[in-house]
Amino acid sequence: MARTPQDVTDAELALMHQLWDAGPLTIRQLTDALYPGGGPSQYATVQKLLERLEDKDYVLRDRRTNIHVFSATVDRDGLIGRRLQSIADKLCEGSLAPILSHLVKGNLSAKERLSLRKLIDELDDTPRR
Amino acid sequence: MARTPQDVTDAELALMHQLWDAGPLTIRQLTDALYPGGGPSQYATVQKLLERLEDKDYVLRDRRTNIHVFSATVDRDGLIGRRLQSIADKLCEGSLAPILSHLVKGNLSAKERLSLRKLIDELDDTPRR
DNA sequence: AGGATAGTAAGACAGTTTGTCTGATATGTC
DNA sequence: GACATATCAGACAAACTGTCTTACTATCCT
Repeated sequence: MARTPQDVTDAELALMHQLWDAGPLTIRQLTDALYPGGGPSQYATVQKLLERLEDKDYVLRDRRTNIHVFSATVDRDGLIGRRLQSIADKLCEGSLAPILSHLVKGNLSAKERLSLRKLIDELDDTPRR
Repeated sequence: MARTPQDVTDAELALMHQLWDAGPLTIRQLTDALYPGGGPSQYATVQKLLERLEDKDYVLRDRRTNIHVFSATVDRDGLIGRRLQSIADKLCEGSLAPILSHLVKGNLSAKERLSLRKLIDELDDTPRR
């Protein structure tokens, strides 16, 4: 059957957003932020979601401290990249070029075109990272 | 709980690819293409997938003919657009700009930069379509 | 006309995924 | 030692997704 699960689930994504915005956090901190006034059940939910994120290597758990601290191993831009590649794989035979051209052709104001051109100029100067 | 289902499923996407590449098709034609040598079960599977795609308005069913003919209502580029917007909504507060800059910054050869610049030039000439 | 053939229609079904929760067990503090 | 708070392990139901069965209808052929 081979279904393809989501890379990061909606509920998991909420945690990632928190970790991205507020740095390494504990389960307690995450629970308070995402389920204000939540009880032990919500705490456990956050814990389970973090466990799954850790399994998928989207999150790192620091076990040295007694109370574990979690941090994102993939940043926002990294996740954007993975999802873009996924679109490319499924719809563009793996190439990102059609996506880029879709975006450029799609909806780009004159101002955006200008800043985009400038961005390309910078890349010309900085040959390769 | 509110899980968000996929816009187009993997199995459904296979049908879309076929419809994009080979124009309007019947269930039989789709079955033969995707499940070569498939029996009535596979036929029914294709039928069910088409029914779901029709419900989601990704496919149009022509019922005038006795044997229904199916065609895509969203083209490849359209689906790319929807998925890009979905990424933007979940990761960039709805804006496509960060995605564009990700792609441009990411991995772009000198040649690609050149053709991209040319593409922008064309857009400057063709003010707004 | 009558039966084989092929189509549509409706829904059952199981395996996963995903969000949520419960209970058991440690660990540290006062 | 009691208590609050952690971790750990796993149960659970709802929904999603791919697949299949069955019933019914229309067409074609000799």
